[in-house]
Amino acid sequence: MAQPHPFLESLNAAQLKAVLHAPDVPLQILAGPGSGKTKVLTSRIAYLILHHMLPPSSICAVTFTNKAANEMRERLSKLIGKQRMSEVRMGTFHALCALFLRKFSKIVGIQANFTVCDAEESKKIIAGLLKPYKEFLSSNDIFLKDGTVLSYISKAKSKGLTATQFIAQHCKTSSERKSSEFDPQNDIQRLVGNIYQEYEKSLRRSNSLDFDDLLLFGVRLFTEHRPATSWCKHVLVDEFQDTNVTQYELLRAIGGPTEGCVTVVGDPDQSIYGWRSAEVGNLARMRKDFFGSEQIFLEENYRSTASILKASLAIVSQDKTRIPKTLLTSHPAGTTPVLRSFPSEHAEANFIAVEIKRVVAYMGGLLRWGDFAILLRFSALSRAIESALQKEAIPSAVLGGHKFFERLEIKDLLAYLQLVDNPNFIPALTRAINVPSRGIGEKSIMALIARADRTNMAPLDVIEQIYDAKQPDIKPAMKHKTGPFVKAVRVLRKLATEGGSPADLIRRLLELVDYEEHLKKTQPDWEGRWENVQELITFASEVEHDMNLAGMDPAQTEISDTPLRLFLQASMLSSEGDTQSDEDSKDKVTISTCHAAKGLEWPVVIIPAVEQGTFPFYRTDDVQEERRLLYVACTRAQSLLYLSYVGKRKVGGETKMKELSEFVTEATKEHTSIFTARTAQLLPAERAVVARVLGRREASEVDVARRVTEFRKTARYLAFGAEGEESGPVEVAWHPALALGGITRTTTLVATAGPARVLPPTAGLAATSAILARAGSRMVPAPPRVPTQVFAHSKQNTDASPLPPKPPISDPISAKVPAPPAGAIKRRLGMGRGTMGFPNKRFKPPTQ
DNA sequence: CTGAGCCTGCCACGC
DNA sequence: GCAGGCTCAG
Repeated sequence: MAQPHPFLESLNAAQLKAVLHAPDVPLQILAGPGSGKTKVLTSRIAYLILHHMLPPSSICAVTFTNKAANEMRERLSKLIGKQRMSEVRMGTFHALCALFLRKFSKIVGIQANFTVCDAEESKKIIAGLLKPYKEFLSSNDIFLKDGTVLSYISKAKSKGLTATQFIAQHCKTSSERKSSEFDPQNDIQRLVGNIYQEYEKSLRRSNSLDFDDLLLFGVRLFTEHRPATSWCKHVLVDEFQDTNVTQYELLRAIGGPTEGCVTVVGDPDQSIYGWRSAEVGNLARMRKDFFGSEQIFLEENYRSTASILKASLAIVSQDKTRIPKTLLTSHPAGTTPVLRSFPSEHAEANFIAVEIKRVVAYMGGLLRWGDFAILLRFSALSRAIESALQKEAIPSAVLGGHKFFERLEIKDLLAYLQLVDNPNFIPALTRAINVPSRGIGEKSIMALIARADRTNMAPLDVIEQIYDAKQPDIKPAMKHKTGPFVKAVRVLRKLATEGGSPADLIRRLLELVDYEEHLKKTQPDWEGRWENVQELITFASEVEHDMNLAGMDPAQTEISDTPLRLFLQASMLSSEGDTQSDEDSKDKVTISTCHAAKGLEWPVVIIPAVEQGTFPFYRTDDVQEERRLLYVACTRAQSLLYLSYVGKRKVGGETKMKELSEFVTEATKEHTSIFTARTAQLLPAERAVVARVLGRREASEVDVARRVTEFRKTARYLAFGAEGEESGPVEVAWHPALALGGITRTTTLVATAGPARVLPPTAGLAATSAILARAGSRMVPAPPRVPTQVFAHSKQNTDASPLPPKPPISDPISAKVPAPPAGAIKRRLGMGRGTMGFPNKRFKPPTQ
């Protein structure tokens, strides 16, 4: 058959079925990791437009993150062109709601210039509301943190509960209460309920919506107001397993009127957001609510090698409550995933850094820094790793760490602009009024807000009137103090109403308040912060650019959508990842949380801290979700996968003993050979598989040889093995015999040959060198470069007491087993031939 | 009201 | 191992 749509030709049977599936039969695509779900989604959208002739603007595609939306835009524009792509309504649930709430604000009783309140501001509002109760709480020995209260409220909102409903559902009525005695459980719930109520009032007072409100008001708008949804002829939702109740209601509200033209994509195995009220049950619920729903399974994985897939499945399938699902691949087995243990997080980090260097060298140009990702359970784990990478001069970028838009300097500037757009937004007022410091403290601000409440004015208007001497009973000092602030706001507002670009507004603001000077005065690290300010200007000009691209039709451009407002909204609804330009992150090792890695892939993935207490996280309430999280992390890897854990880790200033995660021990009990302690030798055959899986050209032997030689020269390496036997850095215990090679206890010791060999502490110098000689090895001092702190023992070098021998670390499973007896060690040391396969070639130390 | 300096408590995920 | 909160002096 002549194919009018060539893009269909690259799809497999299941993918094609999903793309061609009748538009008006509700569809669930259950797509395992790497099964090409984005390809299917974009192809289906393209098919709806090109074959079924739906106007692009009648299609609504919802993603979970801006990053996912951007990727979809990119791919879609290749299929249908930039113009049509830009007309498709695509974005996160939050952005979609915000767009229509601006347009139809009156319908739900808000003003079009509402400000999105972020979590930090919400927290501050809660803190203020909680203050009056503090004494009461502490007198009853209760510690209620603002963050806790906020998360209660957010959970209630995610389920669509109003404050009144929350109280009705969680609290006893007065008649149900047997006595007036303090009833902790009940009374705390009631307190939270009350604060919820006050919090809502406070948000409305500030003409503001928090993230949950965007969804809730969206549901109200879309269910109550037909014109808000009549444009929509087909809804597609990505990552459906991570939607919460309110988001499900949104799907019903927008998708309901389309009479079944609904497509969702999800994978229960990748549901990792239960903690923020995601409901996997939405998949089952949809099948009931959308009559005649059909399911299509995508089970062919195109991303990973067979051995990575096998290990990942072995982990996730230990969840006995899971619905069994398969995942197939046509890729070769490839290199067996590596599982390693280390004495400390420093040793672990050091291994990671050196191993990355080694892999890059041995791949001879096939892989670069940008092909590596280190995926962490939480971002605080990155500390040791970042410094180890830095020490090895490996460029890295943290993804989803401290959010760009949560930085102090960014929030300061945004506060001014928010205020210009929305004079009622109190969080911005309290922040901006004292930047730079103007001597207007908490007391004055409270009085000001009270005055605004009394006179039913916007707080900013009150301040302006104070400056204009239109408010009664004001001390002259106050008028004086508000001067520069009011002047700045007025200049900006004038500029904004004249249609000044957000970037210009920021530049002007910097001048008006002399912000650079303020940073220098108040921040010791002002230089970096000033760079962030510049980056904000860049972001602002990119938003303008995007808007121009969007080429909105006249009917949808409203007076309310000022450039400033669109910029502010983009700032509030975007995450750091969106601001990182491609070139910026291209050749850097990515450090990311496992959560933020969802939907992404890298040739090499390294997962440190696979330990009890971290995986699963010690205070989780869903162990299975933690397991799935590890599964998600593992399945990000295309060619090489590393897991590691340590014996002890410093967490929050406290050193804790650690052991391997139950997820791995359980999986390896059943599947004994899914992991190996030996890092790959990266021989030509392995390189070929890597190249094939990635669809890249293999590096030439010459390039490999050149880079390996270079690597040996520059790496701070202690080679214990025979030449050509390097199979990854392993940490080696310091031993008196090492003095032979001029090695002090502060030297980083990294052996390159196979599993670690432990020198018997009783062996004398002569015996040790004999052993090494027999193995064809020699000891060499690591080149004295940076005074190193990396080695775990380095801290003890001032300690006069002899070092305890370290346990062998080659066996990933039985790290707790005590060091083997001398005989066993001898056998390990007497490697030379046989099991270890070391040829008895003479080792040449790296020349310098 | 500000700013220095101490101290506590934090350790997740993101729109 | 650091950030933000708190206290206290100016």
